[in-house]
Amino acid sequence: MRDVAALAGVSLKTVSRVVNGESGVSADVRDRVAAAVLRLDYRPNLAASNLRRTVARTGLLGALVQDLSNSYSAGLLRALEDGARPHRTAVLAASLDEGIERERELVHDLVSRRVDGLVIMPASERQDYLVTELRSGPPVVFVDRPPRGIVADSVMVDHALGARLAAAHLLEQGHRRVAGLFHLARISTVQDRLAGYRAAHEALGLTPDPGLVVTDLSTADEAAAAVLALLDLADPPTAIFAGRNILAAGAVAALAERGLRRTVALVGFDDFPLADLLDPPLTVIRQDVGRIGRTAAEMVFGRIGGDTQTPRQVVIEPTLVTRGSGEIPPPA
Amino acid sequence: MRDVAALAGVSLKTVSRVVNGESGVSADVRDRVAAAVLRLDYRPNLAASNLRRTVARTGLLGALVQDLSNSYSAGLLRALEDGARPHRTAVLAASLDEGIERERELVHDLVSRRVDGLVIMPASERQDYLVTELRSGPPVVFVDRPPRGIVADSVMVDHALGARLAAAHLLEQGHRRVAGLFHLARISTVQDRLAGYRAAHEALGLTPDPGLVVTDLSTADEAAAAVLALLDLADPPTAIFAGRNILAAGAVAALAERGLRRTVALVGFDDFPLADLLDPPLTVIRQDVGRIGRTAAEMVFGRIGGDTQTPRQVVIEPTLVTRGSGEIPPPA
DNA sequence: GGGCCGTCTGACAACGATGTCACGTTCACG
DNA sequence: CGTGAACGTGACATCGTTGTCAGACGGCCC
Repeated sequence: MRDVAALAGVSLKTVSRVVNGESGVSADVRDRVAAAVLRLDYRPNLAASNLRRTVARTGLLGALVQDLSNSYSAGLLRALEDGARPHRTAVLAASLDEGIERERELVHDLVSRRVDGLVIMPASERQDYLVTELRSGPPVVFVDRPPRGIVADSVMVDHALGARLAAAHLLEQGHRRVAGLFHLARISTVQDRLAGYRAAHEALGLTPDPGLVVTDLSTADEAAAAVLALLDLADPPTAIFAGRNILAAGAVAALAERGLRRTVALVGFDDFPLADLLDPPLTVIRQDVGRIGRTAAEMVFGRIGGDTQTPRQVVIEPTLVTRGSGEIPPPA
Repeated sequence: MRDVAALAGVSLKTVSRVVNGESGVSADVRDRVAAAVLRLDYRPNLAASNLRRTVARTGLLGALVQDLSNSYSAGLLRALEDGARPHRTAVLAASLDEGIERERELVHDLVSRRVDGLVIMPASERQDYLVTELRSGPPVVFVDRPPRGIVADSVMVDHALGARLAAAHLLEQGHRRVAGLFHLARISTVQDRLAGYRAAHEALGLTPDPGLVVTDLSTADEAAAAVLALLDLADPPTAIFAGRNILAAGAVAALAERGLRRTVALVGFDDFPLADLLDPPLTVIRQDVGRIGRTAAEMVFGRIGGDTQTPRQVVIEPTLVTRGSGEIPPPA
């Protein structure tokens, strides 16, 4: 900047004025400065600029998601990016991999970097630690999972409703042995999905067989192994509810191995690319990830803009997308 | 920081020393400062710190990919994140959507933010503009597509080889009418894939029918429409090579619509989740995206660390993954 | 007891930019 | 022709931190 000022024969402040398009600079001077900027490839240092500015915005949005390579997280991130762009804000993204300590470290790091806002899909069960972290820190919006131990904005689908829709759909067709595959039981949304699965049974005066419920499944392989074990039962399930996208993938693989893809009904939670091209096409509970991301972005930028309403919990209704795999009837 | 210093009864510099774990601070003072830091929830301002430091690192890696929600980009991003973490570096990610102007803007923005390094999957055909941008800017590594008009490191698969493997695989089984679906013809890697597709034909003394080659397909829907049109030809293709992951998805959908999934052979470029669960499972050319990302991260951090070797072009060999869809024989 | 050294600490400038304010011109007006 | 407002510009302090250097202090040696 000093060099630009020297080359243009003006003061630092005037260079600043031109670079920031402030008024009150004569056309002549503006041109001279612009020429010098081009000639020297001058790029303002955003960090220094933000340091000095009164309304200090780093133009950074922190996004902590479960796993960047997972289609759900990736879709969410993309929606956040689109929501951030109009605000001239870039997205700092990181994966938590369900790591609680990692969540803490990453939040700390992002706060130190003075992000303007934070969108987080928490791995931890409680986020009390955020209270101090955020006392004078950036606004936070929770997605996919609700905040615990702290009051904050959140956007998520009704997990219990989604699971209930899925299980009810299978039960309505006459299935009475509906297996349930779930992710880590310690996660609140997993508990919600489990509750929804049970509620669907109870609404019909039924009780799910505990032997058909498997929790703490993290990978497709684990889900496949669980399904194979279930199929080996004396009284195997005639339908399966997979409480997470990759668990549905594992279930499909297991059913394929036994040649039962057209025999055992399957409904998954979370849509994913190509689900409609499977054979039979996969019936799923869809969460509108784009809408979730856009809503989260709106909320966080609202807070950044000074919105001080009491925190809102936005709940988005999931929908059942019937494609075939969930409409296989039980054996006569 | 001033408050911490006051509370601990020491100078600013001493707080700095304690926070940065510098030696030469008595245990007593260190404890007092640490207590004050905790009490006041003090967080060092990374931007200010980097501004002053001699070896200024922002701890930011810029990653410009085609589309964050695409499984290929997402997988790459994840690998970059993993490669960046040991260097205490966070990833600033953005989507280009094949937008040339957008690429320019985003690069400019990232340079202004003083990222330590840049990994870019370029949308533009030539990157001359980067020469000035990077004269005293961060090191850049290109992924997936080669740099043009600028000398820089790059990591990518051999696109021509991949396409050749795919087309040769189909031709070897006796197919003589192998359609080719391709993305934007202006993109160099698309040209490479086209060349590979042609080379496979020429190796057998054949010439691909221009009527079976469709370029400038961007979406699954466009690919599906193209395939339907091809199937309506008087002499339709007996096999299809889809030069990009979502084009394969479109092709599958079109074949499904005509009930030809087990009749027309199909090989895709780029693997994706669930490709093995399709019926028939999809035969693809796989690029090891994790390896590409890790290699790119290694290269960019090498440069950041002061490596000044002449730029390297790392080429990773794609592999043919046979699963079924590509092994359908031509009609007798 | 004087000199020297090592240890610990603080004062000050600097990183690259912007907010504040005051100064010098120009020009319309009475 | 004097006055004052409007305009254009620059000097200086400042943002939150770290590099440099100097000084205070205690202990050791001769």
